[in-house]
Amino acid sequence: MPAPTPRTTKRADAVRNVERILDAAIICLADKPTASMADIAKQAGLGRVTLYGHFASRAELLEAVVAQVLAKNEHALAAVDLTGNPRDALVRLIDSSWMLTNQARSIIAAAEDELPPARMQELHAGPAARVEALIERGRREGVFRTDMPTSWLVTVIHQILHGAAVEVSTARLDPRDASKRITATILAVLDKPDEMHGRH
Amino acid sequence: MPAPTPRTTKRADAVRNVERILDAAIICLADKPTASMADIAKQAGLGRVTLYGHFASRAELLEAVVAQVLAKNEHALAAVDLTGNPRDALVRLIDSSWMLTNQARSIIAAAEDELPPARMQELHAGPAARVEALIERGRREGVFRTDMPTSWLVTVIHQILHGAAVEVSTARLDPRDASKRITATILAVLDKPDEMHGRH
DNA sequence: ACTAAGTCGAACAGCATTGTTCAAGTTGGG
DNA sequence: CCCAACTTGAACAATGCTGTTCGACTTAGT
Repeated sequence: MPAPTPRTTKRADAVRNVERILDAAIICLADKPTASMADIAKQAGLGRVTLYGHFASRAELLEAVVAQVLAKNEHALAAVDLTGNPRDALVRLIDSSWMLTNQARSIIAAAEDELPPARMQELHAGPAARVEALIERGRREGVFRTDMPTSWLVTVIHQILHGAAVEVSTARLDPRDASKRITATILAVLDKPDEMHGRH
Repeated sequence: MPAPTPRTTKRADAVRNVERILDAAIICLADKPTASMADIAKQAGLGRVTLYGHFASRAELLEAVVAQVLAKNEHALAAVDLTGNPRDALVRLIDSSWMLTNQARSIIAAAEDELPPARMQELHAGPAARVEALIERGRREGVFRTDMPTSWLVTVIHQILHGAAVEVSTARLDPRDASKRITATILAVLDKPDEMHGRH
């Protein structure tokens, strides 16, 4: 007689638990990059063994977490209208995704110890390119300053976003004011300085 | 007969080794915040046991490292002339100590896991106060912008310094250009925007 | 209801780290 | 020169992590 109908599709609670694990991992790793499998399991409300049932190793889990966060990030960034005035476009970009991009930054930083450097590089490439292109368009249109490399300006934006996240997490900055504060600061850096009158 | 002259002063090579341990710890911790005692011992060219001969625990060593780095930092900052034009004073401050302050930041970040939060807070207080006072003077004199809290401006300065350090360590920024780049960026943030003509 | 899929806790081995002890060796200072 | 101070490697216990195995249990799907 033939084999008694082996299962092909994954069970519903299994895929549900995978999601819970990923969510828990995002929470834990954003807080402490070295969070253990036990920490994540507890946060997910599952047994530690269950994690290994879905991810062969910690590195594999990290990879999946990075992939999901990056995908969500990409999705949010792609939805932003980047046409029109570069300043306004940048404000829209930051306004709608700064929390997300910063979360992505935290997770990627957490994975930095466990994933190969080559993987890291290609992870940064995608999102950075989007900001970079916008900045360079702003430069060509005479809106943004051109006396510093674009890569430096991207770095500064990253750092300001990160700094704002820290300020928010330590309650020194009201989350509702964050976007305004961030955009004002970033624009102060990016805006082409008036060359009409020297400062001094 | 009386006790045969017990020693009171530390031996010369002992204090020399303490210095070597501290130097090695600074190098290791700046590179990897989780560097082990074995790592530091190897970097110092000493046996692991010797470290415990001078510092009872890892936390105690970290405390000593933080103290030394902070003292050196304080010394450098105190030597800077902070009078006169606040913009020029800030440029002098950054120009003469940005490497040092960044090193201090790295070490303090490394100690963040092992030292009590209260200790951390008072560690940040000292150096930050110096920058804060300078910024506030610049505001009173109408040179720096007043539409953001001073604490935020200090944060931004910190982040820009940190970003520059990363850029230098990854060879994307020439160390000789660093000071110019940093000061230009920081001043772009701090400078009071011209309220004569709105951007749009 | 029956069965495969999934979960769970306990227990295991392997590894790295902290911190300690000891016995032997090396070195500085009086 | 001599002794105490110092250094050292080896070995030790304790801890915490990863990754695996096992047996018992629960649940989803048909």
